[in-house]
Amino acid sequence: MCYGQVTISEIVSIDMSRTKTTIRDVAARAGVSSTSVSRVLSGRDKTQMRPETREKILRAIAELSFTPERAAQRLRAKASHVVAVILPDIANPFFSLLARGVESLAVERGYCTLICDSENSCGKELQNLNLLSTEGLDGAVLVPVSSPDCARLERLTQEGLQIVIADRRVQGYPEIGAANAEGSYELTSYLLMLGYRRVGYLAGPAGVSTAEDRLAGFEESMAVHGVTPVAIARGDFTYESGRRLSLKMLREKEPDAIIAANDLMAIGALRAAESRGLLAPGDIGVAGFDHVPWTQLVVPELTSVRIPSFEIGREAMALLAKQLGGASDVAGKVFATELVRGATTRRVRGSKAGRSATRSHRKGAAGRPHA
Amino acid sequence: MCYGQVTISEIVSIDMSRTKTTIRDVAARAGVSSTSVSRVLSGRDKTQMRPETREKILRAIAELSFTPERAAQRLRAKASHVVAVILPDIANPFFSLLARGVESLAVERGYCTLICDSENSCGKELQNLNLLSTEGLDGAVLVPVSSPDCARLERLTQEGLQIVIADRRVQGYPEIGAANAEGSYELTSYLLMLGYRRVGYLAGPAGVSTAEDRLAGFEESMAVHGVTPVAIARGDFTYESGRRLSLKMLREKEPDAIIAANDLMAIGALRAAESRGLLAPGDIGVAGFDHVPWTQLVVPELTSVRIPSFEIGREAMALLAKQLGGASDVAGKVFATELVRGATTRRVRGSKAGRSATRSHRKGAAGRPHA
DNA sequence: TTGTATGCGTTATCAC
DNA sequence: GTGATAACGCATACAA
Repeated sequence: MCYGQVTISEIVSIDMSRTKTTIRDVAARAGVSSTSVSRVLSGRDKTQMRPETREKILRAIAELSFTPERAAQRLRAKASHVVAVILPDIANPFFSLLARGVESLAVERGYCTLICDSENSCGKELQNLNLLSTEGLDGAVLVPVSSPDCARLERLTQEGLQIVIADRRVQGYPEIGAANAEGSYELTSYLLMLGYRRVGYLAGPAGVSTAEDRLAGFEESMAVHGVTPVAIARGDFTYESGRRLSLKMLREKEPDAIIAANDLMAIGALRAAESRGLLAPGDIGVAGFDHVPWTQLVVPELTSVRIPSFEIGREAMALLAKQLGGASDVAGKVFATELVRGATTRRVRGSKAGRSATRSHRKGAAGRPHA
Repeated sequence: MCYGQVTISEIVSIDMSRTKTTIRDVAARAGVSSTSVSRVLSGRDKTQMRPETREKILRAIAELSFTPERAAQRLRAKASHVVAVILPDIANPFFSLLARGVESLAVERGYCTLICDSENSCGKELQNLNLLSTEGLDGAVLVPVSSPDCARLERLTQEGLQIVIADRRVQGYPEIGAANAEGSYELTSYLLMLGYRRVGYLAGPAGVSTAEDRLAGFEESMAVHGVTPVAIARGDFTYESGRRLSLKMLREKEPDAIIAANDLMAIGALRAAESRGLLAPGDIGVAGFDHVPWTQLVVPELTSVRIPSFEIGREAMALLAKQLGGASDVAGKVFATELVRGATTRRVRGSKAGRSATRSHRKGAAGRPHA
């Protein structure tokens, strides 16, 4: 209203007095209405605009270095264009990479991503989930700590929030993850092929789909090859649990190989074996799962199954964007894993394939800067 | 306006029809005005309210499971209560821990934190910085990739954004970091005390304060002890640069110890030495900087200087909160470092102190779950 | 092609 | 103690 009588000098003084420059200031300066400014900003020119008008407006925007107020846009649009990626443990490179995958696509699709760290705690995860609602986000890529609170998830989706589960499977949601069972089957078969026979297994926590799938893959391969596991122990994906369980297993069952459900436990097994004077790959074979970059700084290089975490994150975001766009043909995707033949298992007889494969991986991954 | 005549059944139907439940719906249901509801929500009862009124309102809120609209609150308040923490590399546990420190205090102070990953790219860092402005955040804890764009920083603060620099020093900003020079001095002196004399140094990138400070501490200790470095090389904090530079150094200068400006380069040095048949700590001493958890999975355990990244993050957030609260007595803080005596340097003669110290650290840190 | 008017949901200011 | 009202800054239906 009163803007009609505002002179340029007055606008400047307003600007000086710490008041946010609004779309109307721009309009006044360009000598047009705020509607036209809004049209220029929103970009999509359904309605054509005279080039010179647009020029004037753009100039005014630049001169006032105007930035639209997100809060106001969101209030009108009833959408924030912000999505969260909720991770069990942000300090774990496996998940950081997954987050990067999410972000990489989010940027392309015009979304801003909010990375949330559950610090391996279901309570913190719930807090993060609640954030979705209280902060007015549009949706989330969720990598659950273990089995998530399905009732809560249900309520959130009823509020209109879109949620995609990644890496770990949850009943009733499309699967974006890796072929864990198959990868585990392949890994186990590889060790059996190398001649290991007294194989022990360090499983992950019950109820976590990745842990269960890997265990299933292991058991199936063993069964198919007619070999019986000397022991199966349940760990919790930590280095310490891997070490402790391995010590016990080595003492009681004398395995000639230990396969762990992730790299951290595998390294625990490696150290446990060393402490008993057993060296890989001669005295004992050791293998893990994940193949995150830092694994490769450990010697000897671990035989492991690579999970494409970046790709999983990216695909999860693709699905989320699709859902936010109103699509209902939500299809999950399962990525293939890749067996990385390291030095903690015997070499294939008369072949150097394993070694060189590991080498080629090493370069790209270990070059990550630090501190 | 029309709310005065809305009946309960109508409200229910409104709720059904996907319209967001507002503060007015709550007011109507409780038979009060929206002002009163707002008062209850904002908590701070400057003006006393009759307990029974408050009860009615709380009941209505619960019954409608009402959640205030953040966008509207922000639009009114002209503040988002969201801060960013911008990191050079989210996949680096050193920084993830720093982020956790920020978050831990942010929660206490009622802020929501947005973790941004610069992926070691100044361009991405700039994008993240711009996010502050476009997304309407209140401020940020910034850990710059290298020397940040000071002009841009200046402009942001003039927009009213509060920015605190952490870990790395930037001219004109309060310092929240560690005593890098002192830690480096102590580390170097320790190696000299152990008898190493032909010491080489792997420095970090020029222009990064942590790199410069550590180099300065090294040089001062050497000078004080009257020892001349056999070589000083500039790396870029990556494993690969550490390995490459070490190979060259080992070939040309035959050092009996290599000190690196971070752990990743130190591990590179360790592997380079091994590839030439030199084992630590007997043939060569190796030491690094940071002491992040995964370092301890590497054998032999690295002698290193621990930087309290969590505490740095937390303190940075404390400062940011203070600034956002309108305080001007902004004082930085420099944290002490801690020398961790690992197995890549000789033991102190006739003492087990070093060994046990490392042990005690190992437990807590290596227990981080995975995958 | 451009402008007018209205409301998104909340809270601060006043009046009662 | 409590309530009516006016912004906050933007985008849209509708009018011109």
